[in-house]
Amino acid sequence: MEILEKLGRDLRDKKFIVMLARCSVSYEGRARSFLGTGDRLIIIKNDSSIIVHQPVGAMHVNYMKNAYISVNGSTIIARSSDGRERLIIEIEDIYDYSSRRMIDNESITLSGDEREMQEYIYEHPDIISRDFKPLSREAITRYGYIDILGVEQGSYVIVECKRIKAGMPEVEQLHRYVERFKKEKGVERVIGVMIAPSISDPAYRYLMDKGYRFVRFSPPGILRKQGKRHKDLNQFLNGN
Amino acid sequence: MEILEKLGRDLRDKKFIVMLARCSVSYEGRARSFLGTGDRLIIIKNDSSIIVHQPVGAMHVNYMKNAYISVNGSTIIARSSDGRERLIIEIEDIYDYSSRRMIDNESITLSGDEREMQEYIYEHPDIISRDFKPLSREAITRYGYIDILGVEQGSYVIVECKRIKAGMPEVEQLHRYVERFKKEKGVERVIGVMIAPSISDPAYRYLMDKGYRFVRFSPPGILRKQGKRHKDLNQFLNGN
DNA sequence: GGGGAGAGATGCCGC
DNA sequence: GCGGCATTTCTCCCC
Repeated sequence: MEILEKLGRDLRDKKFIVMLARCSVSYEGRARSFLGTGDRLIIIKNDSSIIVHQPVGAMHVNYMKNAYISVNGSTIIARSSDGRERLIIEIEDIYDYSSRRMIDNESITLSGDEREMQEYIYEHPDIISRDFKPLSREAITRYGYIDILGVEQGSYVIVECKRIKAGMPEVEQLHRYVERFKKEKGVERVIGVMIAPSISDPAYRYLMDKGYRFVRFSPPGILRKQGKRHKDLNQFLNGN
Repeated sequence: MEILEKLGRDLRDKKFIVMLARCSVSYEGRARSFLGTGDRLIIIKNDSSIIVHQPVGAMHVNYMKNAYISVNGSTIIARSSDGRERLIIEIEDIYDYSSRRMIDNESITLSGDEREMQEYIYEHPDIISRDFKPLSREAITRYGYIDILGVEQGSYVIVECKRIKAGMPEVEQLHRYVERFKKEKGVERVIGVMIAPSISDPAYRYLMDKGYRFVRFSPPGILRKQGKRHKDLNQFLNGN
């Protein structure tokens, strides 16, 4: 396949390369994987990242960032920069091949993320409670990465924000911050608040067990699945 | 651009489509994003997944799984199946276009994952300790998803496996299982063991604070970065 | 379908 | 470089 010679030149020229090919793929490094023969899309980017896509699914099936890529016969070999990983693509047929110089100076701007939610709550503290007064945001202190720290009726309040449904790990995160804060600050009473659009039933129970508070809040302007209204605590105590 | 008419036909035919194009991309749904004009790779798969790649980086910049995709003039519009998300690509120029019927009946096989590590430890319990006797693996009981449950000198042992370096959340996971197990089983003494190739310093301190044990172990046959030998506990107590 | 947890997670930011 | 943490996380698996 003389097109593989062109591939060699394009690799040296750091071009953006796209191939539709029948191939098999094997990987060894942080784990091992093998993918038998089939039709795939192979992408080699300007920065020598290599990505393999199957005909379905949003995610790649194999990839390597910033690889050293070489061609040997009909085999493409990619090695990671630290030498501990290896991706091998055996090309059986090339259906389509194109290479280009691609120019893109833009980078994506994202909004509606957790940081934005934090800012919103910081600006609208009454979402937490009528008496809540925020003190600091993203407090990267030795107590941990507290999303929002504030006070309420003379007690410290630690707020943990989640833009999506909260689960067990999120409750534990809050608990860790509260415990550390208590210990290092030497205070007895610290109020823990989890604020999220929804929370899983087990996580809610866990949160209540720890004596923390849940505030339901969906960041405005985000189209998100509406969580079901949460059962009252009594239903947990009586039911099950 | 008459090629956009071909795109319409290919979409109806559920072909695999690859385009190199200058375009801008906006997304709205679980969050919002905007990406100004630049050269991009646009992939539309057999299952109507749509993916946008910039010229560098292993990850896509925008995507949508299983979308409803339509073309209006030079605009590609993808809507999520639940109607809550929208991806809009404004095409300014098409450099390259190809479409194909792609056939791939293979699926990837992966080894060297955590399950394999669990199996290995279960078969070689002396890795944990000379007296450790495993009882069950992946115990999805009401005590939680315990990786390995066993006994040692008449005490229950809960083992949490990590194939990569353990951090704070992993220690908390172990702690949660131990606490639940104690409470629901009504036993006082339960031994907690974290087994991983390495552990972060803060996580190690946290683990020691809780009174648990760390076992350094790298699954065999995996090329993984060698973690530095961990400092002795005394260094933590004396230092800082 | 919900929930928990792993992933070759990746990527970002702060120290 | 390490560490913690969010991610339009995605994916699998079990209940």
